[in-house]
Amino acid sequence: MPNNHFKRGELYSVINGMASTAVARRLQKNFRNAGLEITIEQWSILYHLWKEDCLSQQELCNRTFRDKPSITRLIDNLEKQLMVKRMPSKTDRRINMVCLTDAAKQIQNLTIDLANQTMSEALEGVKKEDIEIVKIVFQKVYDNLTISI
Amino acid sequence: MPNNHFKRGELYSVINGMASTAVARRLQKNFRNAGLEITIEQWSILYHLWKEDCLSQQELCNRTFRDKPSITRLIDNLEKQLMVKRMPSKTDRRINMVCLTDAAKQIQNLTIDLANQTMSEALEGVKKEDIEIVKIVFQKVYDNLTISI
DNA sequence: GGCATATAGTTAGTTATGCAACTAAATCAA
DNA sequence: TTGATTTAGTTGCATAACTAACTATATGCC
Repeated sequence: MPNNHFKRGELYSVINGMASTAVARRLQKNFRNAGLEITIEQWSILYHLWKEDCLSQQELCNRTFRDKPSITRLIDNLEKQLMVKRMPSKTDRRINMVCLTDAAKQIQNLTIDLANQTMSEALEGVKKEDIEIVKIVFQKVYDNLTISI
Repeated sequence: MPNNHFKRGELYSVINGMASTAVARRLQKNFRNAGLEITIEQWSILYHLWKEDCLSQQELCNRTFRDKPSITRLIDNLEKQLMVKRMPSKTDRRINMVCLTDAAKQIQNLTIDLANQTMSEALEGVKKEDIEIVKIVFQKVYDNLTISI
């Protein structure tokens, strides 16, 4: 049985490429079974904030490949659930910095473990080299489509 | 420059695995630019009906990996746009057969050309063998996650 | 035949996405 | 300094997704 455990940095790009497919739904289900009232979309925002806290909404757009209205509303919902807080930037009053709350920090390890488990389950029997190829292909596709706007 | 033209049967599974990513958005944009008022989700239903006309909603669920309410509403919208028609099955009154209208048949070639073009653009510089690997990995992931319910 | 169960599809409620149009603040140029 | 343009974020509208609860028909067992 191959070892498909991912380092954290590697994990997100794989899930992201399969967004809204079986993997995402399974991860969502595993969150719910663990008593977590959080969607994978919300989780993907938290994931980037755990890597680097207090990002602007625009920066979250860039890192998650979403448009601005999507981020606005995801942050609205995360704020309602007290997972993040909007802090006005001191140097540029147009900018909201999105920062984690303690509640969000507390679920970090649990959710990342669940994500790792889900990925292992999903990728059972898939060779590590093949996963590398999938990631490279996705990156190439994104590059092809975003350069030529 | 590698030849990334796909046979029709191969094409869908690639797009499907990248659903709701850059490829899907680009294809959507190309539909709009060509004057087609159709979403990629609706197109994915038509795609299966072009392969085999008059499928039950349940069969469309299976083939598109969607749940039943999603299909109900996609068919609702496609029926409003006069692209498909629900025909009650003669042998089982629970079943709706979903059949193409002439309007849908008329856009088949145009939309499939646009999809082929979009895929070529997206996959420029990606090796054919690597695309095969992506497809195999996706299939394995789906199998891993759907067998163990 | 009659009741339990399974299957096909719909409806309601919540979240998410895309687009277009908007406000407010910052920047740049005359 | 003022006026045009750019940038950050929000709002409104339509489509789509998932879950849970529902209706209607079919099937299977006694």
